[in-house]
Amino acid sequence: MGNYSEDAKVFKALCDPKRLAILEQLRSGEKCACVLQEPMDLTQSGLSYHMKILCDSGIVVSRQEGKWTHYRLSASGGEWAMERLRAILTPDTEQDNHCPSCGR
Amino acid sequence: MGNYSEDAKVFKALCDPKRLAILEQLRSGEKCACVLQEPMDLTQSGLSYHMKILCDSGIVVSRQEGKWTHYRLSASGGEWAMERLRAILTPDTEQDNHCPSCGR
DNA sequence: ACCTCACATCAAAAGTTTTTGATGTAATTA
DNA sequence: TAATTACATCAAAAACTTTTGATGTGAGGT
Repeated sequence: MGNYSEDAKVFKALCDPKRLAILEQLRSGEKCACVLQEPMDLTQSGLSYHMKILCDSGIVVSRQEGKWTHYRLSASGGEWAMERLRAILTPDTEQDNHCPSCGR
Repeated sequence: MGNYSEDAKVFKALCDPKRLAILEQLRSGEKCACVLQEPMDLTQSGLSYHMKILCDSGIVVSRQEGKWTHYRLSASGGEWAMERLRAILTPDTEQDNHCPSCGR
C-alpha cells in the first residue's frame, strides 16, 4: 500500500466548509487576505491558518506584493488533485474479478 | 455562499490514509468487511466506523449477503465527487477579472 | 433453542484539528 | 524614527475525529 498521506493532505485541504468557501471566492480570481476574510466568519489568524493549509496542499498559491499577500487557485495543483481523485475512485479493470487465464 | 457541508462530507471521506487504503482495496472489486480488514491495522469496529463514513459520503455502496456485508465503489458516487472537485477548483471565467463591457 | 459468526453500535479515551487571543515581523505611512 | 497596516506564528482552549473495548443484533449452523 502506497503513500496515502500526500493524497490525504490534498483532500484534507478540501474537507473543511470554510476552506471550500475560500476556494469559491478564489474561483473569480486572485484575492488578498483581507478581501478573503471580510465576508467570512473568521479572525485574521484563522484565515491565515486556513490559507497555509490550502497553500501546503498545492491547490492555492500566494504572491507577496508589498505588505499584501495575494492568493489564487493553482491550475497545476487543481489538475493534480483531480488526477489523484480519478486514480483513487476508478476501478482497476486489470485485476477486477477476472479469471487470469480466460479473462472472464 | 452555498452548502459546502455536503461537499465537505465527500472530501472528509477521502482525507484519512486508512480510508484511502480501503478505497485502494475496493478498486479491484467488491470485498466483504472481513477481507478488507485483514491486511489493515484496524479492529473490527474500527473498520466498521470507516466503512460507514465511506458509505455516507456516497462513494462506496454496501450489499448484504447472509451475514456478510460486501462493499464496492459506487460509479455514480465517484463521478459526483469528481464533478464537485472540478466545479470547486475550476476558475469561474464569467467573472474572472474581465471588464464587463469589452471582455478583456 | 442455543451457539457462533459477521458485523453494527455505543461510550470513553486518545489523538487531531480548529479557534482564539496574544505577540512577532516586515513593509508602508506620517 | 515612530506608528500603523497586513499578515504570520504561537500557545492554550475548544471542538471534532478516531481508536478501543464492550455490548447488541440478526443470520446461519448444530
